[in-house]
Amino acid sequence: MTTDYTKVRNLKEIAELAGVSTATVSRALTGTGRVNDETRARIAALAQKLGYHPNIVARNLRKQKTSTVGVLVPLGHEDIQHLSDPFFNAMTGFLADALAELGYDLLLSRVIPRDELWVERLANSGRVDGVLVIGQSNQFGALEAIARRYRPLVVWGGHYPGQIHCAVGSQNRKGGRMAARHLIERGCRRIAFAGPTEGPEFGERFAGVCEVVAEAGLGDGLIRLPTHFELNAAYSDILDLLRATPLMPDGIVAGADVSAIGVIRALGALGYRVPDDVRVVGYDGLPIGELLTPPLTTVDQQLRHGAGLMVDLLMRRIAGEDAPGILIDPVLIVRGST
Amino acid sequence: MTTDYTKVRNLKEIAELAGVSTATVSRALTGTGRVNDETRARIAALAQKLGYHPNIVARNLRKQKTSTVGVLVPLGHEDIQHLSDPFFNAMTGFLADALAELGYDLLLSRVIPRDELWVERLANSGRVDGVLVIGQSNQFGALEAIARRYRPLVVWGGHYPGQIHCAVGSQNRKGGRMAARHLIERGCRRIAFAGPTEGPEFGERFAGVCEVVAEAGLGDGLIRLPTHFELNAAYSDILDLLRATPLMPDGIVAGADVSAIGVIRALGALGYRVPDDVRVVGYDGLPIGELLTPPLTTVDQQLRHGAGLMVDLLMRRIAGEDAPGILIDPVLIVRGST
DNA sequence: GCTTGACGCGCAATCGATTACGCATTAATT
DNA sequence: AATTAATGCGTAATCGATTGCGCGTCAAGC
Repeated sequence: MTTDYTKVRNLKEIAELAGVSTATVSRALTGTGRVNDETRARIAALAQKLGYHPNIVARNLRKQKTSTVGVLVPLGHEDIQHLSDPFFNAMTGFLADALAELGYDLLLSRVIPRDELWVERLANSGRVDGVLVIGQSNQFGALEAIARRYRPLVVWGGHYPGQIHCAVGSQNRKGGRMAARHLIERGCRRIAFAGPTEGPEFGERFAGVCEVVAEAGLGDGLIRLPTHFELNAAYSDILDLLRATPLMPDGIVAGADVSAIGVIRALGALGYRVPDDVRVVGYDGLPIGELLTPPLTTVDQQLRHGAGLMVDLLMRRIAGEDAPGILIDPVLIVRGST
Repeated sequence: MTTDYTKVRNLKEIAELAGVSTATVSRALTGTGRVNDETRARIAALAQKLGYHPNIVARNLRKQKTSTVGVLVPLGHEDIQHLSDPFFNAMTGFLADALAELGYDLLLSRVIPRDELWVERLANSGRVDGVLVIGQSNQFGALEAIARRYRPLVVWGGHYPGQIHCAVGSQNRKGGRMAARHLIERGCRRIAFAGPTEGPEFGERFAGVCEVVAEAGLGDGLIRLPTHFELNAAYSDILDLLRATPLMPDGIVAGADVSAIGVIRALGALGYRVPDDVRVVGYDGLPIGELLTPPLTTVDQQLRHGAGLMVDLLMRRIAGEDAPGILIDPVLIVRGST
C-alpha cells in the first residue's frame, strides 16, 4: 500500500473526500457510535492512505482528558541541582516505565517554586490528567494547600501527622535507625550524619540516627556534617567539614546515595579507606550503588516499586477514588562500604 | 493577599466578573494588544485572587504552538529494554536540562515501532513543536522517510552517505578505532567486540574495531561476541559466549557502557580479573562509568554536550532553518578497566 | 397496511483561548 | 472647527475534534 502524504490536516478534509460529515469520520476512526461497516472501512482506508493523524490537542480539549501525567521536580533552594541528578533520573525512569505500561505519556517539567502555584499552573493547564511530584523539598506547606483542592496528586515523600497530601515514601525515621544500628553493630562508636538536614525526609532520617545513637549511649559521639545534596557540592562540603572536625567519625550515615558517593570520594581524597577506616551507609537504593567502589551499603527505598505505587494511586485518584498514601518498608542492603 | 480558589474555569468567568469581554481579559493577561492600564491591573488582580490559570491546551490549539518537545525512545526488537536504562536515562536527563533552560517542556513517549508512523503520530498530534529521537535502532529507513516531510526532527545517532534526517552523534567508526587501538597499545592481541552488532551505530563501532585489528595484523584473533544491549541480558549472553569460545580474548571492546558492565561482571563470575587478565573498554561515557569497579575506560560521546546540540538544532529547525546534523569527536577516557 | 425500532448519518454546539476587524470615544494636529 | 490619529474594547471567527439530538430509511412485527 502506497501512502500519499498529501497534506491532510484535519477531519474535515477527509470528510470532504469521503463525501460524509466530520461526525461520521470521527465515529469511524475512533470506533464509537454507529457507522456502517462499509463506510467505516472506506474512511479508515482513506485516512491511512492519506497519512492522517488526529490532532490530539483538539481531542484533549474536547474530551477534557489527556492520557498524560505531569511529573514535577521541585528544586527548592538548590538551584544547581539538575534533572540529570541520579535520584531524579532513576525515579523518572521508573515512573515512565510504569506510566507507559498503562498507555500514559509523561510530561516532565522542572520547577523552581517561586510562589504557591507551581503545581496548579500545570495541574489546571488542561495538559495533564494528574500530577506526580518527586520530593517534598521545602514545599511541604504548598503541597498541603494544593492537595486540599486538587485531588489527582501523588507525591514522593514522607508522611506526617495530619498530612493531607497523598504521599508514597519510605519510613525515613525507621530507615535512619536501621542505618545507624547497622554501623553500631559493625563496631562504630563515632557516628556522623552527612547530607542535608532540612526538608522533611532528610530531617526524619537524621532524627532516626540521633535516636539510635542516643539509645546506644553514644550521644557524645554524634557528629553532624550538613552538606548539599548534589554529588560534587557534597564532596567539597564534606571535604571541608572533615578537615575541620575535632572528632573524626568511624561511621557515616549519608542522607542519600548521591551524598554517600560524595562522602566516599572525599574520604578517599583525605586518605581514609572505606570501610576499613570509616564505614559509610547510603540511603535510596539507587541501581548504581551496586556498581560503586566499594559497593554501597544502603537503605533501599525500593524506588521501582514505589514508582509503581505512585502511578497506581494516581490512577485511582484520577478515577475519583480518595486513595490514601502508602509507606514503604525500607530494606537495608549490606554491601562493601560497611 | 488571600486567594479565593472559587472554581474559576475559564476566561469567560473572569470576563463576566470584571465586566469586560473575554478578548480583553486575554489581552490583559497575556500582555498583548492594547488595554487600559487600569483595566489590565484590575483584571490581573482578579485573576490572581481567583487562582485562574489559562487552559494551555486551548491556547495550544489556537496558536498551533506548544512550547513542548517530544522525546521518543524507539525500542526496536529489544522489548525488554526499559526507559530506565542508564543510557536513555542519562540522555533524557540531559535533554530535559537543556530544554528547561529554554522554557520548553518534555513529553516522553516510549514507542515500539510497529509501522512507519511511530514518529508522525506524535509529530502531527499537535502536542509538540518538534521531536527528538534517541537512537536510530532498526528504524533508519523509517527515519529517512519521515525526515523527508517532517522538518523539526533531530535524532541521536550516526551519519551515513546521503542521509536525510538530521542527526547528532559521535563518529562511531573513529570511536571504535580509538578503543581498539588503545587495547593494542596496552598489549592486547586477541581482541573481541561485545555487544549488539545490528543497527547503524553499533555496526560502525564494530567496523572500526575490525579495521584496526586487521591493520595491526591481528585479524586472526578477532573475536565476535554478539550480545543484547541491556545489562542483565548482556551479562548472561557474554557468560555463555565466553564459556563456549575456543579463543579467550585478552581485550574486549564493548559496544556500549551498559554492555561493558555486563561484560565485566561476567568476567568476574568466570574468575577473570579486569584489567589484569582481560582489559575492557566501554562506549558512551556515561557518568556512572567513573564510579564503577574498576572505573571504566570508555569512548566518551559527550552526551551532555550532544543533548545541548540536539536541542539547539531542533530549535533552529522549529524556526524554519534547515540546520544540518553534527558529528561529535569521541574522546577516549582511560580509567582502571584497561 | 400500519407501527415500532434499529440503523446510519448529519447538524450544530462545545471544549477555552486567541486575534483580525471594526466601532466608538478621546486626543492631537493644522 | 474640522480632520486625523490613537486608544480601548467588543464581536465573532478560528483552531480540530467529539457528541447529543434528531431525521430519514428500511426491515421486522402484528
